[in-house]
Amino acid sequence: MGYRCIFNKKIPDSTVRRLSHYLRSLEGFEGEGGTVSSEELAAQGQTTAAQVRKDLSHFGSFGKRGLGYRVDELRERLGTILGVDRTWRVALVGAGRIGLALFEYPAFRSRGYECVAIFDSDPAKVGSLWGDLPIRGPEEFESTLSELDVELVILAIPAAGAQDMAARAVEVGVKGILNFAPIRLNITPAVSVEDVNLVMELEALSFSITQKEREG
Amino acid sequence: MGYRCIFNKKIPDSTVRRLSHYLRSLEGFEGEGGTVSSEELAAQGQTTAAQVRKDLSHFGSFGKRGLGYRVDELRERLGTILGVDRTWRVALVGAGRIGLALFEYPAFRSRGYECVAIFDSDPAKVGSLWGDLPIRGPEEFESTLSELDVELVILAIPAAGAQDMAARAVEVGVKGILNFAPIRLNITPAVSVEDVNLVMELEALSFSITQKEREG
DNA sequence: CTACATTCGTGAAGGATTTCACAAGAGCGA
DNA sequence: TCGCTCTTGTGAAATCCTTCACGAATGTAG
Repeated sequence: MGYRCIFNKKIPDSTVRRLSHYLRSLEGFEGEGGTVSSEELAAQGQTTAAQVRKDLSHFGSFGKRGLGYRVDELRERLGTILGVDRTWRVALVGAGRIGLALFEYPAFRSRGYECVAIFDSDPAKVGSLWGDLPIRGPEEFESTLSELDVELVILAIPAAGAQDMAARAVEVGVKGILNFAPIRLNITPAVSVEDVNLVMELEALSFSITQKEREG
Repeated sequence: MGYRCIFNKKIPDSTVRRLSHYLRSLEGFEGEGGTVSSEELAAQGQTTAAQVRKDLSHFGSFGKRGLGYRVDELRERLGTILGVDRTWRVALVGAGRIGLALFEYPAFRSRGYECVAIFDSDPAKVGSLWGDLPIRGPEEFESTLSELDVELVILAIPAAGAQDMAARAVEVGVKGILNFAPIRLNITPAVSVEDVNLVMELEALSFSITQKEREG
């Protein structure tokens, strides 16, 4: 019995973002036997102690009253919750600047996201190597994804081709898509999508500045 | 009399993201004299017509009942609201892969974000040119930002140096920071910050997939 | 000019998330 | 063992965001 695994209610998106942040914060703490309180955790990522406790409580109760949370236990639990206690087989679509930046991003591999295939539609790039991975042409897309058991696709291509590649990825049974193209992908909700939209971030920033100026 | 300019209530963050998306969608529509309804706009970015109208209504009412919104007028209004009806002088901090990807991102310049300075702490890079911009060392940071009237800083450096550079940027009077480093910057709320955290996006993705699998 | 078909703008209702407040568990020292 | 301090876990309240529903404008056809 012990605690109930409550893995089937809706978790707010904002909670998930914070969990990821808690996990990152924990890396800066002593591991062996150390503990951390919700207060300390909150101080790291501008939130409140109550919020931290509420976030964690969605997944059972793994703190000790009067003491706090055991750092290494919490780390492990968060890893399991977020699904980073395993490796994910990833295909990178688009061997441009953004693709390269991601490919070489150290945190990427160290978190268990393993790039196993790269695609680009430019014939001049196809065949060349990044590390020991060949860049493949779009015609190999479906067969490669199936053979290599790819679960995640990163779309780092312009808007024009993104919807098409997303649809093809879904067709082959990919489970999630990280989308850098500035469009909303229209695919079945059974497949998870996260959007990273740089223009949107910049516009949110300039809005926020402009807003402050207008308020006086 | 006329509409009230309501520029001093709190606008939900989610609304701002959607406005940015509406602006992008509008680029695909006929400009001259054409109109677009909240229904059509909603169809572009998976939201509802009521949501579109509510979002826009925060800033006054610039639609015509029975008709919809004039495409070019709406485009202009959204541009003004989001603060992209002007150019922003930007400094890029970090001349690594991510910095390069941003520097060469076409949408960047075309939206009025003009990169006027680049910094890197690696002496081997300092002095070389990207386009016609020299890469500068950190010791020139404050003086350059002041001289070139930089308003926005993009932090594309590892977590270790980010807090320090952010503080220095704030000190010189920068208005906003786009932060790619995976930490929460601790600076005065008078300066706007937007975070782009790739690990967080990936973890949100793997959480979402794992969650779906657990539900059965 | 009138009836009709649209579509906006907006209070009010409904849902979701965050904050509050406090009972209850855990360690510790006397 | 008892009392004290600390900190979690959690209903309830408060706040924030989305959806609903409908009155009021606007254009069109007859």
